[in-house]
Amino acid sequence: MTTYRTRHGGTLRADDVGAEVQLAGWVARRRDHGGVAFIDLRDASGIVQIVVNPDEAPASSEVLRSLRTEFCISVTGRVRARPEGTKNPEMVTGEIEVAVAILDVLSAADVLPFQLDDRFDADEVRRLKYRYLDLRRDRMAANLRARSAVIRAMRHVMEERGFLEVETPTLVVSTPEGARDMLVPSRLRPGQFYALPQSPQLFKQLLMVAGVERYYQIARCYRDEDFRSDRQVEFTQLDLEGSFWDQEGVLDTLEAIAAGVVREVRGVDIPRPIPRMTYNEAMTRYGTDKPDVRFGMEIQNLDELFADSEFRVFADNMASGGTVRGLNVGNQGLSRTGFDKLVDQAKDLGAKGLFWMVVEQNGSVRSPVAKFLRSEELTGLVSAMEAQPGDALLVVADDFHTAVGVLGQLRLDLGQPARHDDLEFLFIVDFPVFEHAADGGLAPAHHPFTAPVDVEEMRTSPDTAISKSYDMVLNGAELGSGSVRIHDPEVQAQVFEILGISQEQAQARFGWFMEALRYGTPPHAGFAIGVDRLVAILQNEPNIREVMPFPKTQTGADPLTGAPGRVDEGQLEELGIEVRADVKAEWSASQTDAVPSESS
RNA sequence: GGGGGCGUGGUGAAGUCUGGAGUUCACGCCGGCCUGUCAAGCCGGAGGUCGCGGGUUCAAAUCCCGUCGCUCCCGCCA
Repeated sequence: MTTYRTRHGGTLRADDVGAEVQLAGWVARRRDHGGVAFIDLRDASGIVQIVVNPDEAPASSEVLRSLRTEFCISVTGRVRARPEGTKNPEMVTGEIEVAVAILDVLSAADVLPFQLDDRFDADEVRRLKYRYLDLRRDRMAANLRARSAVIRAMRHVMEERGFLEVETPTLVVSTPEGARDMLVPSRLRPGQFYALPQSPQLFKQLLMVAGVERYYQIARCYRDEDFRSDRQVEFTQLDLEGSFWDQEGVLDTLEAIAAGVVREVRGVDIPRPIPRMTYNEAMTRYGTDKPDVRFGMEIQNLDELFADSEFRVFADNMASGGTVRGLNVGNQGLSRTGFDKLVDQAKDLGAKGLFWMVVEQNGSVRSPVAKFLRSEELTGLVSAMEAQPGDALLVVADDFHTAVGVLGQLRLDLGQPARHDDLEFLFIVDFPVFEHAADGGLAPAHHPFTAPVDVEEMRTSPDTAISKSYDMVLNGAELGSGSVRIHDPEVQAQVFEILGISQEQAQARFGWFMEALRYGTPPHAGFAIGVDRLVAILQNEPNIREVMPFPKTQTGADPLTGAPGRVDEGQLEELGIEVRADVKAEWSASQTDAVPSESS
């Protein structure tokens, strides 16, 4: 057996002075003074300074001249205290150094395609193409460790609470509802396809029927939709479900998970209990179902103030059932042009218009619409918005969802969290069964297995019916959602019907599942937490790619491996699949697409 | 499907608005000097088809059109 090392360099301290050690790692930096030379040796534990002195180790000194950045090396030497005046208080290993006796090159390295230096943020495609080098950087290595710590903390809470880890299939049947499925063709059944799971939803419910009672899984999930900074086609969730459980049980467990994770990664305790807010309250105060409550700037209801306004826009809006909402965005130092841009932005977001006012030093209000408003309306506005001189007030008159939606978006654009490392967890509860779709109609807000508070209410008052579902929000990001599930097959059938899924459709797609519900299904509830988003926020990263070891680009490509790639005709033949001629024509037109290699 | 931004030696940027010699800065690389540095220092050097294609012009990194790649956002994500 070859011994590569007896210690990890980053763990050496003053206590180790005098010890003979063998270390192995990478050359993070080399400082060659012609005679004595220094190497910053990096391994998974950190960095320690290696000293090579030609008087003490002439052969090693020769080897050192050949070293370049990121060579993989092994050194044997003695730990010693650094001479007075040369200690480095910036490094945890800064009091000591290792005097080299033997220096071996385990593996040479080519000149790097980019510098592993946090001073430079190299082009991301290049970083992804050489991800194995990118991951050597401190920031990336720290993100990998944080991700591991998050999952470790999650497992700890789940195991402590008696949850059973169960793996569910990743080759499942496709259901056309919801997001697009990632499809996998079947060779044994040509022309048929598996889908990669969007979530283990139905399998975990089957586990409840199976009597598992407490289930969890660190589950890879797939949704074939367009990418965002917080969305990749494959992502990881902590998926959990429990029987004889209700919303309170789930939220209590989620709180323990959040607390455990933050303690593990940040070393601090979050305030408990995690605050709760109803969906309606969140929409009214923040214009979104995932409010960032790290800063105030809440939306104000101005209906009473402008109830009998003579300003045509307000009066007409009121008459048509609309509402007037305002937002005090503080002193933004906006110019006329700046306000004009906000007005354009509001219109892009769907508002009919946006009115702005600035409170002058003497308390008067400057605004293009000031002349249409009575003086008591203006003073009432200033007091309702708790406006100080210099503050800018934005007002939208529209239907409720447009008004709060537009102001909620402007709030996010103009507001600033007080401290960037704050963590504000929040539960949003009492979601509606249906939400307002872009076309003005109603669309199901959740998957069809979510229990309504009252089925009849769902049928008779779809616009106000509430479901037993809940979200967890952190710093304005949706971390996950869950619900109490339907465990009664009769209720499930009715819900399908109300959602517009015909009995035939329901039977064809979910018959196997509905049948399972008929064998003594316990009441159950569950949740899924997005691991990537959680880690990204904890690490102050702007997107989830930074906390995924091998993520894909926005167009779903992996610059390192070349995935997705074409496959040869023989493979397609076996699958009973043919690529359409017009698609092949586009292949030859574009030369940047990956082509399968001749070998293999 | 739509809107915005970016693409300049190996890396990161400035230059582009207002066309005038591939100009500049930092890092890296190569060579030399240097025995206490720690983002070592000093001296010297090499290295670019300004993403790609077309157009305008006496002249294009710069203006126009197209295209490719990346990215942010909207749609989408039950």
